[in-house]
Amino acid sequence: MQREDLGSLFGRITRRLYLAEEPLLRAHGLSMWGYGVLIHLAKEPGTNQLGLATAIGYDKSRLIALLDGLVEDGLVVREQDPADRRNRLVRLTPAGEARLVAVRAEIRAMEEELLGEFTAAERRSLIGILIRLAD
Amino acid sequence: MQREDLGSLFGRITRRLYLAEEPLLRAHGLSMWGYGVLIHLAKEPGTNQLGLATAIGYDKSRLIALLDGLVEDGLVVREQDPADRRNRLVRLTPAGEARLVAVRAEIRAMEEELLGEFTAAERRSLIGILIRLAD
DNA sequence: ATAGATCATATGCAGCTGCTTACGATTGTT
DNA sequence: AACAATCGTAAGCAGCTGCATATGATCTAT
Repeated sequence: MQREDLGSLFGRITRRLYLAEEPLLRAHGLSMWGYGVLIHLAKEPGTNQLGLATAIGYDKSRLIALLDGLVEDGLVVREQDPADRRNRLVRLTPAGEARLVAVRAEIRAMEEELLGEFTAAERRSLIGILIRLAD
Repeated sequence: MQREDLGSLFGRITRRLYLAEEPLLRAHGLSMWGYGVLIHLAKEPGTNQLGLATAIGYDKSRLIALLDGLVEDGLVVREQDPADRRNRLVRLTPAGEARLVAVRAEIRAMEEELLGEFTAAERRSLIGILIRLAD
């Protein structure tokens, strides 16, 4: 009874982060899911669509329309997989990379402000624990 | 670029906690929102419904049906506010308190298991930072 | 060569969400 | 006494979600 549940704490913080991030993304014409796609493609270029959907935790049916929008905006392209023509490999365009860099910089700045009151040691401790918990 | 976004880390951990909590709650006939109501009423007995809705971040229109279910299960009661008869003050019944204690114990056990790999100092640091971030 | 599995795609359904409007009962203000 | 504001309640709407099903193209296994 001495402290709040972890689920409640994490939920509140996640919601707070979402509310801070969403306007930044929207200003760059990105949804949260679209941003997740760009991030994943930066790490793993040329993922097929099913792998992309499971990697970001999105429904594979819904992913098609999401990718259609990103393609229309010129941020990603679908390529035939020469090794297996059933696959469509998704890649960032130069415009997609640029968009990701720009948006991520703003999000990092927002996060830094949020973490402003903590010492460097506290931040390192927090990040390390979060990464271990997220697996 | 060296680490993941905070939003992504917190989002993944929140989702993981939700997936672990939801079956425990369901086994006790509670939804996540219902659990939130019980928690808040334990801290602040006799909240009116509008205050309850804003406190747990739920829509005031939807709260009615949620409370109907909790009343039907005998976990909470609605009382007329003698000072202002427009208000309905919501309180836990003894059964509601017992349900909360039982469920919370299981959730705490699950959280302890999740934190099992961390030292006591790491846990203290984490909880302290989370509480400050959640405000 | 045939059968079964896999991928991208399209579509529909049910459930939850926030948001809005409306209404009766009650309170506070003028 | 009359009017405006607040609370609980009800209902509807649009958007998003996961889930399920179906289909055509392609690959793999037998």
